[in-house]
Amino acid sequence: MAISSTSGRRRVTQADVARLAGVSTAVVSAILNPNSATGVRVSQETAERVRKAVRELGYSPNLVAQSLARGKRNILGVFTYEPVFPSERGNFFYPMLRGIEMQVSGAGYDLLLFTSAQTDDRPRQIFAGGSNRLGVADGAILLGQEPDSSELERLVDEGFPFVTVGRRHSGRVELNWAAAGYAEATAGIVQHGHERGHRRIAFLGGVTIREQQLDRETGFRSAMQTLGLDAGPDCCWHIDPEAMDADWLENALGQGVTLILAETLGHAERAEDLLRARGLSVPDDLSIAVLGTPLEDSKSISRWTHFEVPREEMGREAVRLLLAQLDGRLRGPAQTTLPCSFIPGGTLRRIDSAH
Amino acid sequence: MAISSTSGRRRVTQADVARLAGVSTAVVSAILNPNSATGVRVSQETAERVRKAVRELGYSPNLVAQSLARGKRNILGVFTYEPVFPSERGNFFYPMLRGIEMQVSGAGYDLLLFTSAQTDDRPRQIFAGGSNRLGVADGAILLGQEPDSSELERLVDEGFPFVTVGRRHSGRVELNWAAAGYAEATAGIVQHGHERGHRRIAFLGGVTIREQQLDRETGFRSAMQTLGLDAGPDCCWHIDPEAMDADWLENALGQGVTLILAETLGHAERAEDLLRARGLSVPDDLSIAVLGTPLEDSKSISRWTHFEVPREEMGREAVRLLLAQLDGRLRGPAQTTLPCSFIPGGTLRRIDSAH
DNA sequence: CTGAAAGCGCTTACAG
DNA sequence: CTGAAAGCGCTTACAG
Repeated sequence: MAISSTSGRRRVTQADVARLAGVSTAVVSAILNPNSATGVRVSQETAERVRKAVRELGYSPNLVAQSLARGKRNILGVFTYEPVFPSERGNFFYPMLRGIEMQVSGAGYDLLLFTSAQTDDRPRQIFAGGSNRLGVADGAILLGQEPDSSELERLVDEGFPFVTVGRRHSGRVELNWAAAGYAEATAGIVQHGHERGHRRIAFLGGVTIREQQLDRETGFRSAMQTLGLDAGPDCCWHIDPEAMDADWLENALGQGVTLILAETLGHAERAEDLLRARGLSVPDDLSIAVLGTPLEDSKSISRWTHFEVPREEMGREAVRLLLAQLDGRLRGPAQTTLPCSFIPGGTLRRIDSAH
Repeated sequence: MAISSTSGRRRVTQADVARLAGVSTAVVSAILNPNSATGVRVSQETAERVRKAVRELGYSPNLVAQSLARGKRNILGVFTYEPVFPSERGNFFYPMLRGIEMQVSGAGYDLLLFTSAQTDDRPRQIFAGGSNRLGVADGAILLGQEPDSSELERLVDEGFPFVTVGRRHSGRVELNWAAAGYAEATAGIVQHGHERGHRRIAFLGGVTIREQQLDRETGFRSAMQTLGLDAGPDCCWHIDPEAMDADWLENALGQGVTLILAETLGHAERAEDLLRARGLSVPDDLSIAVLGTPLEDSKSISRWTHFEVPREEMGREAVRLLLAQLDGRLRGPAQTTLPCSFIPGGTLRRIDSAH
């Protein structure tokens, strides 16, 4: 026996309304869903009698039953591997969530946040306990970095419609995403530096390399090549900020590098600290640009030459793509790259291109 | 005919698994829900055969169908009358949402944000279009101010379980809430002022009076009475900051008021501006305390004597109350008042109590 | 230990 | 214009 969620009194059902109005449930259904393309046509009188019964009984349809019957839920899932609302301050997902809400509201969908997938402090799993919890939703938006792409592949195998915010790659299946144009934006900064006289430009990134990081480096290399600049094997460092030391700086300066493109603000700040320790400064002795915007600390980035990631717009676009897929308007892989906006800042200066 | 959400291939159902494994759906169900108190017991072999079929077909249960059959959805609704994620900066609901997520995660519930209720720019409605959209959830948390209490009353009439964050009152029905102890906190500040020599203490609030505002004033009046202070008809202003002018200040100072309890930071700052215009200052010429924390601007409040509203804890407690109701652990009205914490600040100074 | 069947509350062809 | 019935995909007493 099913337990009514309304502990106590049994909920009023369509059948109750039908009985009171002296009609069949089909008629009640047709009156309550006037735009459904059912053949049913009802007289004014009957309609009014039904509506009266609805009012008297305080009936409101069971949406779960509607979902099951219609095969449509009007729910969009939002899945994050970490908590959606992390700390008091650092508000990782906020811009994306804001974009998602803006775009989804008015489209007649509710947003389901998968908080139940949380097991202790470990990252959440989509397929925890064997069943795909996302299945309550018609489709889902995925935020944040996943541990590996196997869950995404399994989702695709199941035919479950979803879009990630940020580019994701799988060797086996096609994924849908709304991503930032890291490659283009990075290439743009290379170009910008070149116009200001820089010839020895280096890329400084972390050890962990995902799609995002790869895009930056790809953009860097292709721009260097286009400009006919030397992008030899030594022009790209893969090192985390903590590991950067005086030797690293020595090496960089020794190579004659004049402009560093730092993957994160952490890299840039660390480089500046090391320069200061040698009595040097940014941008007088070395220009530095940051390839993005930190998620948390939006204050300290402002003085740096960098580009802004359109996080809100990525959220909106992800919803657009997902809805288009659910509508059937879009069949194949849906992939959008959104432009980042360049922020001049003051850490990249013009130099004499004594080449 | 129902349209499969997976446009294209039909989704694998329990029946497919049963067929492949050569058992009935009841057996599949029992194996997949081992802790359900069904009489069904299955042999190791059969169980393995079923699990193999599940794997082969890539089956995952349809949660909507489970919900309908069980009468339980494992979804908690979160309803706000305004957008959940308002502006880039001002993050109204963030602390509460954070509390809600913290408490709900691990309890095995997902969080449903009712974004579909949005109609243009008007405030959202629970009963938009006749049906109670909240019904997809087992119960709901309501955030923010509602236009009127009629929707809440109708929800209660329907027997739908919900808890508001913030005290709500209806003359007709009992409501459940997790609220801040505005009355107690306000009384505490009166007491604090009294200990520092203040005798003429005034209350300065807005024109709109809801439960929250009422609680502050109640706390003020009762504390004044307890201390034997004069809380006559003139001790409470109901005026919005914009309407406060030089005449208002004249009147206040003329009454010999030494301490003002301002409902909002807006009131306090306006009062200070008016004082400055007369060459006076806070707290030298007048002490002012603020009865709460602004939702947005958490920076500028810090210098003021005020109390902090435990928004995160209110979110957590609302979830606790709701879950307790859903469990049946709690039957009657669930109402919790949470203490606010006093922040001394520097705008309330000790004076000679030349009474 | 297993199966057939009813039921959760709707929607929707299909007959009258 | 209206009604009886099947079906959405599960769960769960109830018989064997």
